[in-house]
Amino acid sequence: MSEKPKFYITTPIYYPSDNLHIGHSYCSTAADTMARFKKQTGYDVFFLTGTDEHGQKIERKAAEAGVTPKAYVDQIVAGIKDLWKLMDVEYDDFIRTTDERHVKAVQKIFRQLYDQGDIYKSEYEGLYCTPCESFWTELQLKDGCCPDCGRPVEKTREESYFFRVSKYQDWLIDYIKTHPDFIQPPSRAAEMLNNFLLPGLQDLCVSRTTLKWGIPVDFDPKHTVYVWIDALTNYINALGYGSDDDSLYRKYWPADIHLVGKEIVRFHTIIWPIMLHALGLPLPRQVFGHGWLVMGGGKMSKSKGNVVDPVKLCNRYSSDAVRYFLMREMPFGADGEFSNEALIRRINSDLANDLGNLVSRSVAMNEKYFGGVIPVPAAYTELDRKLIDMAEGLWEKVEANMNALQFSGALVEIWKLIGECNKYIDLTTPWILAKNEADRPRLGTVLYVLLECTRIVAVLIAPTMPRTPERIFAQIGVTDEAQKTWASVKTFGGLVPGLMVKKGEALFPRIDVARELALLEAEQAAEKEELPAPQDEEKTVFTQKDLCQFEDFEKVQLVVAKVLKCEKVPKADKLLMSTLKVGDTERVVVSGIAKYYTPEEMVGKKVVLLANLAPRKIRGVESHGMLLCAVNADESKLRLLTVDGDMEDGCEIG
RNA sequence: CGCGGGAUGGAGCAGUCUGGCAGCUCGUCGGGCUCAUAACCCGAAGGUCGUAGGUUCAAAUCCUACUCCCGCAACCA
Repeated sequence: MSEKPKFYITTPIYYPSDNLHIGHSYCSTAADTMARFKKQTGYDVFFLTGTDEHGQKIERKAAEAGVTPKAYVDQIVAGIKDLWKLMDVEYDDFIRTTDERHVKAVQKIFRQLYDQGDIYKSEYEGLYCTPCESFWTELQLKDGCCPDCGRPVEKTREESYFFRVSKYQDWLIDYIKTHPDFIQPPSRAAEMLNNFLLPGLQDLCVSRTTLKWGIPVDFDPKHTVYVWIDALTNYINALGYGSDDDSLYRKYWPADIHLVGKEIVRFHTIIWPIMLHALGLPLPRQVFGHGWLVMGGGKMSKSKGNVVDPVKLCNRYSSDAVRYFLMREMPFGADGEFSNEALIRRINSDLANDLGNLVSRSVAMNEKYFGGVIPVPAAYTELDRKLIDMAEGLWEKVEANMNALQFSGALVEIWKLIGECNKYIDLTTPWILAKNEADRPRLGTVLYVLLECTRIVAVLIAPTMPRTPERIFAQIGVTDEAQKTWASVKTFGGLVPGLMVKKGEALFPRIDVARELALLEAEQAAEKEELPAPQDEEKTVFTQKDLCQFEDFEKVQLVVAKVLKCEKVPKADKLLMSTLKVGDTERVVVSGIAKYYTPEEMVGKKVVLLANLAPRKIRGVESHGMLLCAVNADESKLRLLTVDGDMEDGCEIG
């Protein structure tokens, strides 16, 4: 028995700070479809997914919910596993970065890199952004501020571990240039080279002392391993790399495909390869950056209220329908739009009208004219031959598309055959043949050709739609497992005459578009209304900062100021530039409040100004002070402070 | 001039690398059929291919400039 070739595919490990949305389903469905296809075509497949559970955001979410981080993620992860079950995402392993096996492996890798000098400890005179708990280098700063949140950074002396990525950058540039398939689609490779590699890499900070929810550096426990080494190494740790039993690692590594969203291509094509190279390990063959599902022109996000819940869709339309839509609607790699209309349209026209109806009418005719017994085909005509050739050649086209991860392309090819079958029925007019006893052999041939084409279609759609094939087989009388295999679609004629067809339920019932859309919209509107309500009830978490002495507070000078003029700062979305009157002086202050106030409504307001704040240039405009505002946690609400009653501008506050 | 993507019949897209009759799906209209899930099949209408120049026998495609849209980044002292 010859050894099967292996195939190792991964999804990213998702961040379980919230329930997953349809975008995650998209990526996992693609990975699962690919995994199933490879299994079908004779590969020994390992399919890994999981969750990236550490970090500050989860720590905070858990605190808000009043539970430990672990308890918080446990419950989200349970939901994720349910979702994959619902969507038939059949992974071989699910790794959590809180797994003992992962924690140990990360510590071991960290230590190895340290021992061989690729990680070094530095007395880091760092620029630290307190809210983000992040260090930045001089080069990373934007206008002297934190590139993540834009707030000011402080010079802090902090001990940190660094990964010497700079040492490997030339090697990586060369690798990417000599391995054109490594980064897919190719445009992303150019992006990585131009934006990050060619300008030069900075050594990467790989530990934090401020981060508590994470994996401790075992030889220096006040340090916690930061996301890079923690998250990326899951792909080898899940296989038991460095553990007592690394047989899976030896069997499956390197990965054949890391499927990732385009936003994390960078980590997977720069940091990860360098890490592997430093460890002396081979690189994954390919990192594929897929596009995003966008909704109504905008990226999906909670605050926009346009998050699509895959659970609801699957329960309503079946997971196969949702999977079909996701794989069919847009070319893999490009962004695509999600809408209820588009989903329903696909279900109706492709699944109900074309495929479902084809099965339905073929089986119905066989029952009607042959009592359900699959007829023996007579000689094929030229018309038959054309269709048969198409059916026999289909697997090659599907295979080519699938191997290029062109899921939509593969489905398009399959649906061409379905279309031809429907046309074939019209051309052969079985209902007329049925009226004439002499045409009986011809009628039998026509029906056999149809049923056999349907069988081939059922086999080929299996990776994308795992449940539908069995439902088709049950109707067209396929009982033998051998007729459900990949090998069986390469030759026409696998279907066994003499067996019985059996009409069943409609595979995909037609959906009343207008009614369904109205329902969905009503439901979504209801949800939107529900959303703000619990938010009001939600307790605002208040964490008191360290005590501040009165003398410190005395340094701060607050005054009443009147807004004389206000305009938008050019080329900045969030900034308003206000001219303030403070007693007999005037000054300009820039504030990030354009989302909440228009320039017109600002004019005339009496506001509270932090007057003696050191001036700072923002977006080219010098700002002298800061307007005080109240703001809620998710920044959905922001209001300026004003004085209760009429006070002259210039009045001191204290 | 921060990076990138895009502008093609009513809608969504392919075609652009490599110039050669402008194509697909949905929708609309007309016809056919009655096996089928009011499904299926055929036909038609509908496009100055974002704008303005240029190259060429020939431009959606190549070159130049511009306009608009969308992400990302930036901007919240």
